[in-house]
Amino acid sequence: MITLTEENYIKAIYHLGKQGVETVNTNAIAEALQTKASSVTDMLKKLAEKGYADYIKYQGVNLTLEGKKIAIGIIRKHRLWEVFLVEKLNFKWDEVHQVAEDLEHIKSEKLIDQLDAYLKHPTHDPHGDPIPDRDGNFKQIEKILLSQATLGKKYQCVGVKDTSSAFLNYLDANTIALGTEIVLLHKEPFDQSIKIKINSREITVSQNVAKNLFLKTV
Amino acid sequence: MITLTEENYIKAIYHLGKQGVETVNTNAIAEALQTKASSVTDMLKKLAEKGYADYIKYQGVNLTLEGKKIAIGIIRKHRLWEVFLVEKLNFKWDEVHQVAEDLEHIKSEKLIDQLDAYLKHPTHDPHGDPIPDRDGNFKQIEKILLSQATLGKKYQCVGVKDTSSAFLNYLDANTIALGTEIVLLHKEPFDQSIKIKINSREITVSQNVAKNLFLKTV
DNA sequence: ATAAAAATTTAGATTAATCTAAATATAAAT
DNA sequence: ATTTATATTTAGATTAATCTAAATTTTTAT
Ligand SMILES: [Mn+2]
Ligand SMILES: [Mn+2]
Ligand SMILES: [Mn+2]
Ligand SMILES: [Mn+2]
Repeated sequence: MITLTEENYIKAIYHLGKQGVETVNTNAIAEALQTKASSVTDMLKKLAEKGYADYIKYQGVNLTLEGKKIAIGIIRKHRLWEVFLVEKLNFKWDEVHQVAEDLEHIKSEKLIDQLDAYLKHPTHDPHGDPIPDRDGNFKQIEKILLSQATLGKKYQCVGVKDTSSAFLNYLDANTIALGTEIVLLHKEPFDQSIKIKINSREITVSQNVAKNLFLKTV
Repeated sequence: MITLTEENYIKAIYHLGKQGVETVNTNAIAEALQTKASSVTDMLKKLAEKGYADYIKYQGVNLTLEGKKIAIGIIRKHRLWEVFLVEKLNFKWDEVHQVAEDLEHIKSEKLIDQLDAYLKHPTHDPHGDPIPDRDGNFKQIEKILLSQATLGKKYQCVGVKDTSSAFLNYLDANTIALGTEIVLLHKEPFDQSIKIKINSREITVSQNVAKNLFLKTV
């Protein structure tokens, strides 16, 4: 039996070690979960004992294969619920995270498989993140940050890095949504701000925005 | 802040004291929640301290107005989720209880209100139990048990008392569903078994069945 | 190479929920 | 009115998750 708290730690470790390859350190987990480093240490011992993680004192932690499978299962549930909330229950894309954080822990194979089918097997969540299938497989779309895009090229918006309400509301206000086409017009060397054309309208966005918007070439 | 465990106790107390009028005793709660009487005593003290229940040592417990409001809120969520599972996710009526038991604890006003709207404000769950509205109001339909029905009269099946898979599967096998019309043909004095006509078919059901099927006159 | 700083772990407590076994109170039976 | 049985509570432990403060290890800077 795995507890809700263990699940949250496993998911955090997975996210911090991109795709579960890098070693994750204690403070990063504490920061991510808004808890104290000493609590993290305790939990890492437990996760190691239960076979979900490889942990070496003072050296950091890695998920085992089993740990990764669990993480991906939780992420699958989280993102499917997010799709449900937006598509069926009229949530905005900045309102779903909190609720999905709880719904992701509901344990029922049938529930999640039926939900997946009901939503027509979506491949991405409302923020453009990929949804693993039943077997844990998912393909990360080839995407780059707006800040790394090349001048003159045409792109399509496919995801966000920052999922805070502040950022998502900014995008809403500027009619930037997933699927929106963007042409990179100018990069200002002084402050790295970027002028783009969206929906036949020209706007300038800050470096901060450019570093949190994912694009794909089109 | 109210914990998941406290919510389960409050709901159990509510259900045991029909509509929250009768005094509920420790052992009944322990039985309902599959726990030990000593654990219940501890929790009753806490619920009383938090203002959710009135509790007198050795005398039993009652929910306060606030406690009842909480109980009804949880029941509303439980039953709405049950409707969702059956109507949208193809669950059978004997499969929903376990999952709803967890979903009922998800805390989000918007979630439950939107779910309610999405389901078109259902008034009854898949077992015929009434769903409280936002304000906690619900009208108990006038219903009697098949065992108390009168000979020759025509009824409609409107609910079940026992919600076990065994019983629900029995009803499925005999094509008895909510809405099904039933005519009472004969009551056998020997074993209280009852002969009924359903869907132009005559069958005999045991007293046990008759005591768990709710009907309304039609 | 040493000292200072930062990261991490340990020690010792706390809170929530649970349990077993013993004590006490209430209810039922003689 | 006692005794017996049943119900309930208390006492004392346990497990999960967390915290603060102190100790230790690792990293960085001089
Ligand atoms: Mn979570
Ligand atoms: Mn998301
Ligand atoms: Mn529950
Ligand atoms: Mn029900």
